[in-house]
Amino acid sequence: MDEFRPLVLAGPLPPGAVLAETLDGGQCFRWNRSDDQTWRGVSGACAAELRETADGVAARIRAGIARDLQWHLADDIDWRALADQLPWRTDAHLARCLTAFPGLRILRQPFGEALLGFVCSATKQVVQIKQMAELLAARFGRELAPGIRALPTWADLARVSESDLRACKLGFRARHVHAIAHRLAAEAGWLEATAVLPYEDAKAQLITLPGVGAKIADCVLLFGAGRLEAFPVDVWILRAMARHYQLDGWRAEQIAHFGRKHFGPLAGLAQQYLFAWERRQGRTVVMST
DNA sequence: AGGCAGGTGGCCA
DNA sequence: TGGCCACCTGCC
Repeated sequence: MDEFRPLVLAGPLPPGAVLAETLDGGQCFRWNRSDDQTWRGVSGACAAELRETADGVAARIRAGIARDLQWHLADDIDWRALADQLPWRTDAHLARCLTAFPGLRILRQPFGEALLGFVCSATKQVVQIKQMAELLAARFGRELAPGIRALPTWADLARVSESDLRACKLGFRARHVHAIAHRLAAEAGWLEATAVLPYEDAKAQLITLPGVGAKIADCVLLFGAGRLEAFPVDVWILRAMARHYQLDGWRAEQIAHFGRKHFGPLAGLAQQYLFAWERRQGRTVVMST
């Protein structure tokens, strides 16, 4: 096992609340705080530790996987410049969100891991999804370092019984994961081929998987394939659009259409800002009651 | 203590 | 099409 070595990131990764929202805001499920300034996370075969310092954010990783971490953190993209391309000049609420979470990023995840994570996400809160991911990794994932395991691949999952999946707190999602694993095992290359299809085609393909509807397909494409035009509509976004865009009573599909038109080719990034804002409001309401 | 949760799919008018 | 409900289970 290689030593852990310090690494300073190329791009500015804003510490504090924005970092927390980026790593633990529900776009991926395997980053956890180990203390006030330190985060530990796993993405693919990349295990890393991030530390908030006076100068910004530094990372500790095994030698040789710096590029993997930079890829996961999407460190080659200027996220502030991207956010600046959103229509905040004519959208006061969006402008407020951008100010509240400057430098928010969409992390890159392996396509298959995003699929697993978001199939597990149906009607679950982030803490519970993270528990499922942790159990799946602990029981069925490859060991990357002592005590650190990757998520199981879909090939790994094809060898796991549905009841063993239920034992990882998946509930009715276990049936979906089980069925998807067997379908992917029967159709070699399907996942890889789907990941590189044009957005609409990829989404149409993903929706044919059991337990995958429009929302989860959009999450998989946004977080697992970098399709920033994907605009996942969940209950939070439904609430946000009703509240701030006077779209009360609109159905999810209508909201998705509105979102892609209104926010444009970076709608998925806008979605992450709206989502972050709404979550913060939600927490505040809970705390004050 | 019990309702509810980053949805989906199937069934009924 | 559109609305309604079951599906699992463990946190807040």
